[in-house]
Amino acid sequence: MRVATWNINSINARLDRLLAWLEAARPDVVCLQELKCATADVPADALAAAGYQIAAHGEGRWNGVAVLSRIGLADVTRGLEGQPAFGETVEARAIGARCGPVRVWSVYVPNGRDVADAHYPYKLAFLASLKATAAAEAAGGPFAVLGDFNICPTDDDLWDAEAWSGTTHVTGAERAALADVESVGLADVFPRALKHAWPFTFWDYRNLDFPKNRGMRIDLALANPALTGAVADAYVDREARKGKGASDHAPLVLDLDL
DNA sequence: ATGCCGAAGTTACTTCGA
Repeated sequence: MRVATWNINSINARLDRLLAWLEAARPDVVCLQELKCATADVPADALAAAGYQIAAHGEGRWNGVAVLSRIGLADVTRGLEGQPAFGETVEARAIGARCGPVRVWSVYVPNGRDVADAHYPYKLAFLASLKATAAAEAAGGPFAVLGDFNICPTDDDLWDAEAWSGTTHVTGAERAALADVESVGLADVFPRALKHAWPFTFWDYRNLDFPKNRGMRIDLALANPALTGAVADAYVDREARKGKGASDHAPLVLDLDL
């Protein structure tokens, strides 16, 4: 089976792209982030016509996560156990579901903005609640947390570590929080790059970053042994980042012997 | 060629992203 994660950067603005990619790649399960619409506004009918059920947790202008499946969709959970609020709002950043033999969470970890900004400790608190949720589910059958973590696990995971030193996405505290999530028994499934030396998953729209391969590997699949043991292939589909109307993220795809 | 940012809410400009 094929499981993917993709920060779609608006599911409605990107609907034609998404449908074309589903048709071409035929994933069984897709974790989506940055829907940028309310739950009621997801294009469920168009996805159903393409053979996919959707469980969405939307919010409006920002955030929003979903799980698409063509192999069944059950036990949907919206939000993490103990997920912190920002201000008054518990944002739409996590949704869990069971799809056939796998249990997945689709997560959109807060950006953090700046280490001096209130969004930075919020990001770390979100990761702590993610650890608690993952700990409760990691034992047993195939399980993974997939999504946009907004963290480069190592300095190799961004195009210019020196230029980004001291900024969010690369701090020791963020990397330690990510390692803490993994400590419950999850491993970072490292994908193949289809071109260039490293499998970046995000390239900013600005400054020709994609053509110049100024990217970051921030979209991750953290999987338990029952899932990592079934990985036949993993890659970043950078073809989906090309051309007019692309998301600024590319899908991370896992092929599993399940 | 991969090509100089884009989405959404609101209505010409603002906020956000990494």
